[in-house]
Amino acid sequence: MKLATWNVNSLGVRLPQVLDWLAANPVDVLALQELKMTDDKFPAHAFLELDYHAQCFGQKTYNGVALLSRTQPAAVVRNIPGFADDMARVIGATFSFPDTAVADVRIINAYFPNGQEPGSAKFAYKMAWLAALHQWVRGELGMHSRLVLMGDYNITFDDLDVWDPEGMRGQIHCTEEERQHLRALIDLGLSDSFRLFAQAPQSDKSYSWWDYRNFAFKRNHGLRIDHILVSQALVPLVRSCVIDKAPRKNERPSDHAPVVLELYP
DNA sequence: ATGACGGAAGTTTTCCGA
Repeated sequence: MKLATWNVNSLGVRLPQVLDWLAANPVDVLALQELKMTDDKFPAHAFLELDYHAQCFGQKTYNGVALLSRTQPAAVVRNIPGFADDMARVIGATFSFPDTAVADVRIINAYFPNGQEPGSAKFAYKMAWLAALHQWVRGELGMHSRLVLMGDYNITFDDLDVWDPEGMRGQIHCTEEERQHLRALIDLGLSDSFRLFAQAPQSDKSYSWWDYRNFAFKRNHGLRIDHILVSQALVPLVRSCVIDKAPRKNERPSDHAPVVLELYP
């Protein structure tokens, strides 16, 4: 059983790549971020042709998230309940996987705010959003022992997730305040599935995002900011978590790569 | 100090992302 997350940086532009990737990687659930389109433009028919149901939460120009899945989900929620937000950043739902022993998994797909710069109004919004997410996920975990929180977090855990830790120290995605919020999510009883596996010492550092500029992908100048966190009940089921760099090598790629979680059935 | 690159809106330039 496989779940994946991918910030596509405009589904309008990236739809052919998403369809190609899904055909080659028929995951059970795919969480998309940065659709940059309203719901009336969402290409549900194209996904239906590949036998995927779609739940979307779109917005003009910015943000927008969706959940594609083999099975029809229940209890779909859009954005963080009780947190007033103009932006479409969160979609969650409950899934069962009839071909496996895994049932009633609560899956939350989130596009965390960027935050722009410490001290800015956008950074303050990011902090408030993170606090609201934490409170909500705490409650969700109380109701759903099997929970996955995945998406574009726009936060690195530590130096291992950063190509230039010294140069980026204290910068956006790398501040102590952001990382405290990320660790607070971990402290609710979630694990970073990618870090359940030791990275080979001789291998390059692993990232999920590379700037379009300065040949950053070719030079592996990136950040690991797309994460799949799983609740403790799911940890024993985690078989692998890998970042698929192949789509980043396409013509006109997204700046993010998909992250894929495999669970034992 | 700024821009690089890419997307969107919408019109020749701006905002935003990370």
